[in-house]
Amino acid sequence: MIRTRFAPSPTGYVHIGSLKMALTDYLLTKQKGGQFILRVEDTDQGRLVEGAVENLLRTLDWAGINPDEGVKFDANNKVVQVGDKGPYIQSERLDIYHKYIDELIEKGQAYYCFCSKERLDEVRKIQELNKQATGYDGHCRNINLEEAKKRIETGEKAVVRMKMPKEGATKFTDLIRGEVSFENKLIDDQVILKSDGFPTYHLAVVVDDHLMEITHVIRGEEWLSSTPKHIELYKMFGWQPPLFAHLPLLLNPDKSKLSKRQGDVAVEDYIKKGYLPEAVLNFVAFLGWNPGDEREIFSLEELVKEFSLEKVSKAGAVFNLEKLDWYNREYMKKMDNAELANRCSALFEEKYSVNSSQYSVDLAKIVGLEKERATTLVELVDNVKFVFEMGDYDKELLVWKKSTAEDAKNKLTELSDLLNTFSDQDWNKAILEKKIGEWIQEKGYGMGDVLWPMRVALSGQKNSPGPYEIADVLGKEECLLRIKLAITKIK
RNA sequence: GCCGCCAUCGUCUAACGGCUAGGACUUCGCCUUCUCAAGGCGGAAAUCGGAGUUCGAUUCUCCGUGGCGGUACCA
Repeated sequence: MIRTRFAPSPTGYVHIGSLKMALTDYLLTKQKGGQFILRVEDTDQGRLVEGAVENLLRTLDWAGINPDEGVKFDANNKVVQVGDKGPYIQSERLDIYHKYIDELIEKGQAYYCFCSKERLDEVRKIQELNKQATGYDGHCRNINLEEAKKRIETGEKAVVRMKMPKEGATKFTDLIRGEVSFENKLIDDQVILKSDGFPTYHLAVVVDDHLMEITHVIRGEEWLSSTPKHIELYKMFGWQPPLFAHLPLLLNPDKSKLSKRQGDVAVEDYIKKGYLPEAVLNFVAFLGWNPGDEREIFSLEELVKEFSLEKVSKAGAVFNLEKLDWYNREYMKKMDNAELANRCSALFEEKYSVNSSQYSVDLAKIVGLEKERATTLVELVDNVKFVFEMGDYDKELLVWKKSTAEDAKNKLTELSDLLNTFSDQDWNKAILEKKIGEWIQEKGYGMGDVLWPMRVALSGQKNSPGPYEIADVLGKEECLLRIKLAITKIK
């Protein structure tokens, strides 16, 4: 039974890289029938953001990767904690951390440090000057415990540091990178308890992962070099460390770690822009992984079935928006019109005040008009604007190639007469196409001479879906109205 | 600076020592066509460098080089 956890800090938004980690956790656990746990890591009190947890859960829900245990929504979308290994919010676990920190202090594996920020800066500066590895110099490492306790009783501020061994090396096997080794003497005596009484990430993550019986720690490569500290803590406590997998980082186009400065990194940004969760997940999963053959389109279920850490590449991957766009277009094209309309319903309501429940059948048709032309849902809804409100278009547009305005007017008038003879039952794309096509042939007109002005009359746009599709969506009455309008425009 | 990780088309990647180095995105050309898309066909585009090991290296080893990450009382 495997247990994984997604353990973000509630900073207000979900980084797209975090989503990739959460997805990987999810895929692995679902594949092996384990539990996926959500833990909130809020040990940095200075970075708390109101409503961040709700937002986090909403985003995961959008993606369809909901936790089995830990912090989650209940049936009414209220944030609750589920599971017998809680609490799952670190700020509610302070007494637990203190207990374990005290244990290390008593065993002599951690110590109080009274060094000021100024002294630490000074030490670092000198080390840099001498081209040495930077790190804590162990100034307080050998202060006798009795004395340290006395100093604290008198009100002196202190932090607690772990006592890294000075000899040997810490080795561990990363599921993606294989064996990794660090020399102990170069590893810092990491602060594990801050002066505000909160533990640092390093201590909290080890204690929690152990107590919550996490089997696989999946996180970004930025954690690779602090892993030996964690391994050492496991050793100090006498615990079995979990398996580690450090995933390659998502990169900016300039290959630096994906950052806010160079574009959108929040999943919420992509939701807002109208990307489908299917596309985002598929895209993100394929950054640094592929099934080994040439398939590219994978549903979440298929990913669960086929994903494997062994096939994850070691190098970072540039977050390439163009490929994301392609995925989104693919999923939009493939998607059933009714479903697609459903995904757009909020946008329709917002943009055109169209009530989705009332118009759902029509919305499906409308969405079908532009789904092969749009990259995102937002773009799709924008593109069908002409269905709801005709723009004020240039009459020049009604003229096809070298035909004249007079030509266009005559063709539209004749077409209008023809369309008048259509019964409402006959008013659909296939019959319109057949009958109008035959009529054009009989008359010996050029296709474009009729279809171009017809299309522009119906859409008001230079570029648009085909005239038959638009006519089908608009209905007979509206079409005749628009054509009449176009004719009056010409003269 | 120090430590670690990494290295195939512009980008995402395939090729578990052996083929004209394959696919996708992007881009370009052609076909289709009332426009724009979509679709179909085709083109351009890569093994960081140098030594080894080997009959043979994209693949294994070493050294360079480059990129990235870490180096906080942030995660």
